Amino acid sequence: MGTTQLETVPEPKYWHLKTVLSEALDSEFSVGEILPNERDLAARFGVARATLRQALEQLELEGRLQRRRGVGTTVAPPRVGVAVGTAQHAWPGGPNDAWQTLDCALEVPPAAVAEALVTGRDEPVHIVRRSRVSHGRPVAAELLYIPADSVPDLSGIDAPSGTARARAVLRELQRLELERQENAVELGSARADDARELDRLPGAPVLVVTTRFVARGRTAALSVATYRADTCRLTFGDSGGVEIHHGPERQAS
Amino acid sequence: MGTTQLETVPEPKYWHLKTVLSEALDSEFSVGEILPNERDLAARFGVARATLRQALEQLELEGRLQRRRGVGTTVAPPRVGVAVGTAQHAWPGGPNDAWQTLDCALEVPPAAVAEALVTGRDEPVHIVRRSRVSHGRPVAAELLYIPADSVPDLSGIDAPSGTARARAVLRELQRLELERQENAVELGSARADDARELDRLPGAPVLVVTTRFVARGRTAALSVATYRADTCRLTFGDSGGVEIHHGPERQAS
DNA sequence: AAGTGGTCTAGACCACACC
DNA sequence: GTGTGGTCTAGACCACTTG
Repeated sequence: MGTTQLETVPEPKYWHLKTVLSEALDSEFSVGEILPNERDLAARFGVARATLRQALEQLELEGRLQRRRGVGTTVAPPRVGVAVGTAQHAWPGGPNDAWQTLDCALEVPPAAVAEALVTGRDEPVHIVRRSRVSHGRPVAAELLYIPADSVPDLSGIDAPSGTARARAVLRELQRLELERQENAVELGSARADDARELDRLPGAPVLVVTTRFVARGRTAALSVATYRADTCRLTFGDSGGVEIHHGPERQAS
Repeated sequence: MGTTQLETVPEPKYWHLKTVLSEALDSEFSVGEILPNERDLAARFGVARATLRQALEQLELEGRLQRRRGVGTTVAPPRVGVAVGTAQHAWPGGPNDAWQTLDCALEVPPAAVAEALVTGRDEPVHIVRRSRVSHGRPVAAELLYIPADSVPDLSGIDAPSGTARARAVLRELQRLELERQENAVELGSARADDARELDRLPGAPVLVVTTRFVARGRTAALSVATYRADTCRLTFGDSGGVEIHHGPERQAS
């Protein structure tokens, strides 16, 4: 019989729930407004708390919600656009740099980094920590790996670590002529230290931007920057960025 | 009393589990090898299956594992680097384009897209579907939104839809002079249709690359491309990309 | 102390791939 | 049919923030 299959698609509950919540966010909630707690929401929709949480997790992943332990779940503001990559096309620490230099250490890098640099294993490199703030919120944490021979004239500096030394290392780096830089973005999860700096729990989804700075045909520095995936939209290329956001969210009073 | 807090950090079980599994993947498994099933693994580590799954989910998010319903969990190969953005700096559909044109329709775009284009609401635009394949695997699905007035001389074409019309639309687009393009990357979750095309379940994490093509001071086209976040590393900028991958994984025989 | 989200358990059933 | 990962439940306790 020509009865068209009545679409008996057993759509998962959490998926349907996510759709319903998403529409409710658009029409009934304002940015910053706090939602009912998970137990109440689960009861209201007639599902187990774990199922509700699966929906909330996805919405948080998409940047629609923000959850904080001990506080509650709030409607997130639209993602902020942050410029990465070829925008400046210059060494880190140069003028108009969006980053704040924290400190510096001389340590053996992870094996994967040592491989990308040409340094041998067990060979210590300068590791500069920096952080990036946008709209008053921390959005990224960076580790900059700089082989010792990229900054050969560092003898005059006595501070063994700290912000002063970090700045000195970056200053020395400027003296090299930057040939080009190579960028890559991939999805990762926040390590414990990054998570603390980004005000998130360990394992939170992050966008990892690795940048290789090439000078004199060699890798003179390697940057591994982790951006909060829930709050950031990375823009690159010619300029600006595309504004694509969701429905008519109002600002909470 | 001056006893230093003995760091009684109750690290979550799934987090510790993830670390253990990650090290095991480096040392004891080869790419493509299949892991024991979830029930066995959970029993082996003395945790509930849900807890084990939390660890597996994170490892999959990081591109270390690949899970397929009805089949099993396998060790994933390193992420493939795919070039996006300014690499070509040209209209879609041009020479050396990595994309495969699928079909075309004339429909009203989502509100968010209509806003980014300057078109009014309810005004239909050309929607070209394309897909991108790398190493024999689908890595991205794209929707290209093209306002009707970006391709004014489309009258000679009779095919109302299909691949032929899609190619015709792209061909017409080449006649405009491209001023610049703006790119952005953000995290998202796969819609049902994208998921099918990417061979993933709905909700799977994806990297959404939105590109705005500017010509004659206006947005002449808007591309929304969703890349599999588990298998892709997006490279952009000057050239190539950085190879950062994990420990000594061997190739399965 | 009370309330929130985060973790964890021990089950059950479902959808899918493969034999 | 058998075995896999995916979904769902109804609890419990923990870590954290706030009053």
